[in-house]
Amino acid sequence: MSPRYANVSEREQEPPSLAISTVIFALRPDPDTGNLTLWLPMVRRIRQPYLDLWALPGGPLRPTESLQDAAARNLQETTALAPRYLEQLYAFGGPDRSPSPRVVSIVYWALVQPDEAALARQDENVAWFRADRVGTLAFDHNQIVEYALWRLRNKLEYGTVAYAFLGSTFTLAQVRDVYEAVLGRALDPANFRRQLQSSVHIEPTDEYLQGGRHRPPRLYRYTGPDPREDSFPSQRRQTTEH
Amino acid sequence: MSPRYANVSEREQEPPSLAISTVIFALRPDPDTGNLTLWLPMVRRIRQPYLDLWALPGGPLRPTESLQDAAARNLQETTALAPRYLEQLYAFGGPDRSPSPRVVSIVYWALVQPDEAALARQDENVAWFRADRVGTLAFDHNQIVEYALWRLRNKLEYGTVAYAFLGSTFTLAQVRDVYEAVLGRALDPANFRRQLQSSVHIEPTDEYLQGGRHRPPRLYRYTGPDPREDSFPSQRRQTTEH
DNA sequence: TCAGTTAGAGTCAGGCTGACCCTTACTAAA
DNA sequence: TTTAGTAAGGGTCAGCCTGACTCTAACTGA
Repeated sequence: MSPRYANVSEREQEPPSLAISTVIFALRPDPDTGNLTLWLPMVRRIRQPYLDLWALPGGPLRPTESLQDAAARNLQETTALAPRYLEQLYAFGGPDRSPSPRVVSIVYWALVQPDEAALARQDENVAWFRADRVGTLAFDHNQIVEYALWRLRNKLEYGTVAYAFLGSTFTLAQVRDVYEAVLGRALDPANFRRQLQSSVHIEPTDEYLQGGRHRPPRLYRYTGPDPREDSFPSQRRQTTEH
Repeated sequence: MSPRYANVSEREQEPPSLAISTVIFALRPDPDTGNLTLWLPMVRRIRQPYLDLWALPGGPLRPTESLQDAAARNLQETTALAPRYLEQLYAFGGPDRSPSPRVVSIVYWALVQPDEAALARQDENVAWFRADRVGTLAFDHNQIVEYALWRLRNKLEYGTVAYAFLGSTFTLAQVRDVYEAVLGRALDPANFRRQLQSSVHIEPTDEYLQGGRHRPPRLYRYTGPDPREDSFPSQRRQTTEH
């Protein structure tokens, strides 16, 4: 983008440039099966290298914003969404991950609610892909998506992350849907219910979700710590469970 | 270090510079009590800002080395140690964490064995501190150390990290010592033994540690995956336990 | 009114946990 | 040589959590 030096040996003296990228996860019903599945938005490369391939949303860090702010801005600019959950994922900086000038990318991951995701911008250069079918991406972005998926699955087990996908009240079956979509396997409804109810982080309301086809399920409310507290800095981590 | 621009508004246009820092943990006996405790080396600042304060070992990223290589080089240069366990911790990049030019630091953490640590360099400008008594450090390094400690304690529970502190064979009591030093509390020897023995990652040898004052304990060998596999990229994570 | 489906409560056996006890095997002091 | 002390390492037991499974309640749509 700004090759200040003409030849290679000089260019190698140039400090690596810094970029922020964001892996944005949302749950949406699969258009074929109707099951909830994990999706993420990609932007099309409109310049070399990797022209026309899909890539993670990202861009440079502005002088006065924090890393987290830059990631939030990415999210906003590509999908018009405000982040509900945003956490640093990893810094990628191998010398050969980008062809021309060396780029170190600090990658964040975000979770958004399904109804938000439905509103998200989508045009010729922004498209949503099922997390397990992203195809070949630009740079090392396939690796990055893999790693983000792994982290998401791991974090689920800690307990509080799932609620970032949900609204202020929700049924236990909706929570189960989140877990099943992320983990990719079915869970026993009765046992799952028991586990959630024994958790401190959840509280029944007096309301029921009407309008379904069957017995109306009770609505619950999340009362635990802000899921974002899982991100740095947090010496407050609960270790009650395990 | 290299203020290419004279006034502030121009300087703000300059991209942030990138640095690699390393939090190096080692277990050493406390000189007072003799108990194993966590220690880490610091280097003295020999220039402004924070002249004469202690800081984490670190430095710039060289053009052809990976982030991980740069961290390994840090470790080598400050303590003359080769890394047995080295993993990325977090990227710190708030706009105000360093007074003059903005610096984004990608921080790694390392674990070294006690016998290695005993050999480590130590001079007027490199000193070891107990992890819970580092005093006031330069920049945001107190925060970073706190976070590294939290991560270490968390990782312990995953199972494989403890062996990075130990040699190729060890007694179960030595493993317990590692856990007690890191977690800062006593563990029941019998229950701890049972848990370790039921773990797949450990294998008894035919040897016993002679020369102690009491019944000679059996030596064990670690047979699990390389603890470094915990770091990126790793889709191979075992989720058998929990 | 009934068939179908989900919500939600409950049961039970097996595995893991912490607390605790006891024997074994060694050293050091008497 | 004996004895006291201590760590190694085997074991027991009650309580909790887990997965597999069953049963009833409550609703909708035909």
